[in-house]
Amino acid sequence: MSGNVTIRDVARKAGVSISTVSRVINGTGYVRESTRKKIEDAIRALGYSPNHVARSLSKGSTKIIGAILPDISNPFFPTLARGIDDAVSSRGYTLIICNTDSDVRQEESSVRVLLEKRVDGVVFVAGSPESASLVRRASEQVPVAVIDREVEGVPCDTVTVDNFRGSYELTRYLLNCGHRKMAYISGPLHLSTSKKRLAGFRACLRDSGVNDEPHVFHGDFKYDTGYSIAREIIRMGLGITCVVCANDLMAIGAMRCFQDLGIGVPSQVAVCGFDDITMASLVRPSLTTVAQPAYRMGALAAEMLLERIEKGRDQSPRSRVLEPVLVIRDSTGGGGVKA
Amino acid sequence: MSGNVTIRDVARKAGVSISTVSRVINGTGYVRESTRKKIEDAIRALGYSPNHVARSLSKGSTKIIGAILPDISNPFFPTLARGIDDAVSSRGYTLIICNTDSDVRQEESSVRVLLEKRVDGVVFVAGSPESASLVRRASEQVPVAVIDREVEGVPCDTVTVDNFRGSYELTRYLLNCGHRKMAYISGPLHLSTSKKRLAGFRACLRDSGVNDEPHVFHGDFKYDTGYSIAREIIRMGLGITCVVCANDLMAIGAMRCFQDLGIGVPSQVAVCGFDDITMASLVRPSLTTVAQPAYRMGALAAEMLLERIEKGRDQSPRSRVLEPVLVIRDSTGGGGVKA
DNA sequence: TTGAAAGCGCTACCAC
DNA sequence: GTGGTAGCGCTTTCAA
Repeated sequence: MSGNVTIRDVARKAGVSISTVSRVINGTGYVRESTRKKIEDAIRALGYSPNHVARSLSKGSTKIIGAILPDISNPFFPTLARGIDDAVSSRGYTLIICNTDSDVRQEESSVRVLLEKRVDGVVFVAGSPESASLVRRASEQVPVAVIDREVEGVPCDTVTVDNFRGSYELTRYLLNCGHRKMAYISGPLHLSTSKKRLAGFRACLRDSGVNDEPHVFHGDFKYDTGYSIAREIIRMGLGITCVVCANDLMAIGAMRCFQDLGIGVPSQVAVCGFDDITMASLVRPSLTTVAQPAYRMGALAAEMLLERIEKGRDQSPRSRVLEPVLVIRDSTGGGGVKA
Repeated sequence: MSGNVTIRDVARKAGVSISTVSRVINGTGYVRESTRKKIEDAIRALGYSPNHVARSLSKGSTKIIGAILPDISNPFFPTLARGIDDAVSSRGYTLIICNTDSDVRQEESSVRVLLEKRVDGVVFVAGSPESASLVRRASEQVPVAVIDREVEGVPCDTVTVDNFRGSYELTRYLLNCGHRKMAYISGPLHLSTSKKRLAGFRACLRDSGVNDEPHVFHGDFKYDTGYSIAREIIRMGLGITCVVCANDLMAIGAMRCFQDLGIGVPSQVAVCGFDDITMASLVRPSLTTVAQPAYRMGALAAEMLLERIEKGRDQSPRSRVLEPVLVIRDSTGGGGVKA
């Protein structure tokens, strides 16, 4: 029945005042050794568990961090989430994760709930075009760190990966392999990540003096979409030798489609992705991709957030850009030179 | 600055009492329409956000559910977690997820933190041999629902899958395919799931009058372990025609090993798993496995938990056993008859 | 080194 | 219909 045991019961049992019990629980202030012992015994005897709700109310801090992200069951996010969780846990905070399915209404309600719960800070992975206003709303109340997808016009700590460069280098590698007729399957273009990856791809073609105009298809990061766009690409008979996808899931979908159609990967069409989710190395052929340090992104963002929470909110926002890494595997032929 | 706006400020601004404001916020009791309007205007004007910490303290309920599970970044759990989250969210609750890496010490600290945070209930996926005492400790304070892995001696709601039967039917299918020399790679045997899967496998062999003693290897559900045990199996030269793994991750590891050694799957060795994680259908050859309804397990457990929270804790614990589904794919030859 | 008491913001009971 | 007020369990001055 330790559930309803309060600090008051402990005080009574130990024959001291509430204040003194509070002191030993929090290790704050001086307490005579013998008193401390008595209190600790009482705590054990009663099975006392401090009520953090009461503590939060009185201290004005919950030691809870909220994370708003598209979908924990989507391969890229669990690793990111684990990075966040490990970072906050090790500093004595607890994490609440909200799934939004990249839908504004769910983002809206997540922000509202987290704010009502008085979380000490929020980590935000924007999913919808209207996310910016929600990030702003949240950041008016508590420190906010934005991960992965940049949000314009709202000053807060940001951790991203250099999507432009990752895409650029991947493309250079593909050109070195001799590909000229390429198709690109993009993500939702309202996301900064999608835009930058596409921009990096285009820039590299341009810089390399490739005149063949790439065929750009509009996707949504989903496996099924990769599959169906790949079929569309074949149907159009464009003579494509390489399909560049804005993420791994679509790439794997595309690869699967080609295989189902009896088209060899990479012998007839090369395919590559972006993210380097676990699956990328496990599918056959293994997927050439651009690796994002998901765990580190989460951990880093959480650390920046906690620092801001504990050291004050006034410093100007910092922005960290991590470097992605080109991972060459079998889906692009295995040959070629890493430029 | 809505952060520090309290119900008191709203009351003052609207020219009414705190009680009345509380009534309109909670939609409880009678309030004159014009009064309600005044209050709602004041709330909007001040950007008031109700403080759930204070509400929790006063109501004795936080509307927070805790989930304790091994590792959110491991393929099986995100789906399960999403099931839990959707179920609790739709009922107005918020979810806190704690990762334990199947380590007792982390389970212990998770239980302590959740109890201190005064969550209204806990969903527990046991990971270590000592989990039972923690489940008990938690269940002394709040309702607990156990998922996936049974915990003995602690009466609480439980959602599992019929692991014995899933394994049994898988094995029957393999026997029908003609396999006689089989190896089994188990999970940690302190987990009920591992035990039952192995038991189902053995029982089927026995019931079918197969005399060839299967070779049982002790694994830990990890990809790398599947890989190295597979290598060991080959090294031993046992003439195995089929490797049955206690989960998909080990199966994919084993498959990968065989492929690296130039051993054809399924032409020379068949491989199968358990779980049906997303990857299972995406690897080549696609993996024959036993599908667990992870999302439903999570959602169902959460619903049972919420019902117990809201309808009282005295009813005797219920136990739901979901049926797994045999999914025949290419890694076992594609042929054969689903018995 | 210890105790008393005023909050923290809200709910809910009791009056009016 | 509406207001007053006693808690909820803890932290944190301020005194002693």
